[in-house]
Amino acid sequence: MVDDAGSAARRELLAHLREMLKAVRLLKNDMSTQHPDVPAGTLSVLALIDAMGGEPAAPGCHVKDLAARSSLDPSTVSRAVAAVVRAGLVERTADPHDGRASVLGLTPAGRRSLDDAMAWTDDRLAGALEKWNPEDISVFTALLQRFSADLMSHHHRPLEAAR
Amino acid sequence: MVDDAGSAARRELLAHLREMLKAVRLLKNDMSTQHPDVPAGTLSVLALIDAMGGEPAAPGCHVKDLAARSSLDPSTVSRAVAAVVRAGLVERTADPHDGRASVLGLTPAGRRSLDDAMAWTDDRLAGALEKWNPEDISVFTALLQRFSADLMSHHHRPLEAAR
DNA sequence: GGCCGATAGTTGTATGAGGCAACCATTCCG
DNA sequence: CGGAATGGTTGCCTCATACAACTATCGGCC
Repeated sequence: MVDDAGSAARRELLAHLREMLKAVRLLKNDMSTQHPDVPAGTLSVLALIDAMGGEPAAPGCHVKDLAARSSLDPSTVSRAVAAVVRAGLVERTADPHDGRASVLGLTPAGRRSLDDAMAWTDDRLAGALEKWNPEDISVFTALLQRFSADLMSHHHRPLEAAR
Repeated sequence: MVDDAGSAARRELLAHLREMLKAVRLLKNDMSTQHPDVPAGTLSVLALIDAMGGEPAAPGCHVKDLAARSSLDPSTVSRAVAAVVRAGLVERTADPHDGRASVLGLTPAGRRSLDDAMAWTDDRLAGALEKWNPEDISVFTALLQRFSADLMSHHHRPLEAAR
């Protein structure tokens, strides 16, 4: 049956997915032990803030936006932001257009930390990929992107869609 | 510079990796809400026990083995195992050759739960991959495997290796 | 122009995963 | 036999995350 072959392929994919999660877990582990200054896990917050117009000119990233982009609960993001603010990596300024919100932006220290962490990660990644040719990397990246997108599009109650 | 191109590619890969982690987080989320019986996260333990000669004939999987294969602390695995044992999904029998250890194996209920969860996951995966042709899937799987392996081989103190 | 629903954010509380260290029980080796 | 190593468990801690309740503000409507 075609279906059986597909299922077997999916089982294998799943197994390697688990393996990848393990690898990522270990990577994060290393990072927190070797890079204790970046409050670990808040790194993604830094990166996100940076990615969303860290410059004051942009409409600014609010906690709400970060939560939306990362699919996390606002409370989670709020705590993470509080942590990086406490650590002096992010600056919170009142939004002139909305008294409820604050605009978030990296401080110089935050940028430095982010750059450090990125450099470290890039090193690790470069090490892991040293035997890959650029084409493989781009193919992998593209497939990864496609996979995440498809997985997410089929997320959240296919119930309503399927029946 | 070639190096710059490589770095850019890695940054992009990293971004999509984050995206994938998000997708997986959401997937797990769905699973725990829609599949509350399988104590969530212990699923990997079930799968591992199954993958390691769940049948009594095999040398049996000890907690130690599970910990090694999953790169988790024995204590973590111990708790997870305790949970599935409590839930009646796994049976613990004394190892005749080693009084300290116990041999773990799925109970019928455990097998059923595992099969259920696998079926559910497979469904999800099938949905996500419905527009993929088998070749893409296998390429993706292979690259994923290679990536995890390379990432892990460069894991944990490249210090000793690099200098 | 003032009130009510919506909205941004924070905080309280809970859960689950994971780690480290201390501890028991056993086993293995000199 | 006795001490070092080994398998496992448990205590305790940290993080990440969620949900719910709450506060403060905004915005539209009468």
